[in-house]
Amino acid sequence: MSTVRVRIAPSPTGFFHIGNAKTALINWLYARKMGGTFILRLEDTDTERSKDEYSDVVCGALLWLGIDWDEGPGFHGDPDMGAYGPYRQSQRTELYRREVQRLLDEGKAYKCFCTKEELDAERERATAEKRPPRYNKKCRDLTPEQVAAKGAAPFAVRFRVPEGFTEIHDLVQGVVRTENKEFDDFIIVKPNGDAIFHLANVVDDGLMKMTHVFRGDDHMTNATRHVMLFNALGYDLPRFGHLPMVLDEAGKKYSKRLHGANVLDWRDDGYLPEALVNYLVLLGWTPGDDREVFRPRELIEAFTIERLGQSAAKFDLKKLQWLNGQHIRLLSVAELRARLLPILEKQGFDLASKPDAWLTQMVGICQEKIKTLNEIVEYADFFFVEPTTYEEKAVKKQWEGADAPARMQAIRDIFAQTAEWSVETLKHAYEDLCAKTGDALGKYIHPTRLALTGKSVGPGLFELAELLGREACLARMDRAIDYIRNMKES
RNA sequence: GUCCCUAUCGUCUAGCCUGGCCUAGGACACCGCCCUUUCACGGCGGCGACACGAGUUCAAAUCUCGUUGGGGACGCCA
Repeated sequence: MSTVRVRIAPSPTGFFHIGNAKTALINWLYARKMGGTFILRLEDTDTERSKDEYSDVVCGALLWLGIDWDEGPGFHGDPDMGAYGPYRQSQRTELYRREVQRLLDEGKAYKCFCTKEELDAERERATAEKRPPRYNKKCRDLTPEQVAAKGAAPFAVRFRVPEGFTEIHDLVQGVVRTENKEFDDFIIVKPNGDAIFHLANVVDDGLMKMTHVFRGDDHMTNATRHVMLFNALGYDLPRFGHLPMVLDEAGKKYSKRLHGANVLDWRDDGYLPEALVNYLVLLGWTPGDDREVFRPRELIEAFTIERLGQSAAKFDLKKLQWLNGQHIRLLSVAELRARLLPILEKQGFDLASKPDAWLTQMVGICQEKIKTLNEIVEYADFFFVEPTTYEEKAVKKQWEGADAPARMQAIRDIFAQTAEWSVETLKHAYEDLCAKTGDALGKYIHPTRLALTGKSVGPGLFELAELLGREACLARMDRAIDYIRNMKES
């Protein structure tokens, strides 16, 4: 096992954002590629967000994507996994308190007695005057006597930003140098004693011995604050890598309210996790050759941080759909079957009465055609429900001609008379018929498809007919012939 | 307002570090043709981009500077 230690630190809000998934993926890929350790940490400092069912959603999303972790919090009473716990920030408050006291003792942080109202007013004034909103450092240099005089007044703790500049050698963005004076003395502990994100994040990453931190580049400026904190606390600095964000199709920040922002939306829409994973990784990483379709295992094999891109990418549904189709075709029939059957079941179709081999065969003849799992419903419903309506346009084309009844009757005769009910014999019978009449095969195939499925598109006709069985086909032909007769009369 | 990041076909990108091989390659989408019982798959072809302006150089998509566009940060949120 290498020394690489990386993590994903979601805040359990009952929602797992697509951008978070990309971040998780990159970290996970790197850990797996390097034989390192991938850690799950729950950033639930905000007690509002620490509900159990919320973290279940986050973990569920991760697990659905196939992202597993080596260290992390225990669930449902299980103990934590790993030696650097606890892995929930809500259980690490004592650690934060201890580390902040150190900063206070060393003069690297100080107590601030300004009230929220004062600060808000100051910030508003600054914005109105088009000045950068900065803390006025009112409490920065209070003497011990002045502090003592405050008595039991509530205070926040601020980090004393040092002089000079901070340089980050970002694995993705390159060297980023910032003057420390661009930052004000930011708060690290609220008056109620809770640690602020920056503090908790750094203490956790430091104490958990993270070697690399890959995260969204919306944290780029935070990174400077974090580096200053790392140094103040005396922790080893991890390498940072700030990944470009995922934008929506319009090029805006992918809003939480948009369908698809939640990773599990894609599961519900019939996408394969391995396809989503493949797509997300391609949004900001390329293998360097022309390959685009990767199984998770192949992704791990090919992944390198050197080939990470640095500009934001728009989400493209069409490409995801294409990739999903590719992954559906990559599946074995048995695997696809396992994913499709629950969907058909949920639809209320009667699968129990179908033989095992039949179900497998049905899945097999649909595999080349569908782009999402959910499409199977629309694509194969006729196997379970006899069509009672017919596609209007197809009716016009296939059944309105004067010779339609005769052709339908000829087809019915084949169905009734053919010795063996199989793809081959059916096909030969159609071919023989066409040889006799001089018609093209389509003249008979399309009207048949319409009668059997109600649609103009679907799996290969003979394959579908074989699965439907002679009896059902005959019944559907009769119903169609009736339908055509009524059509002519009215 | 201040600071940071970013910029190649409609979209994702290769090429940029180590200028010439780039009349800029691939994929999705779109269009056409082929295969074919439909759709899909597959094959072939087409459309289509170096944001702009200076500079460096014999030579710039590639290096430098500026402009513009896009994104982000500036919380007692994470």
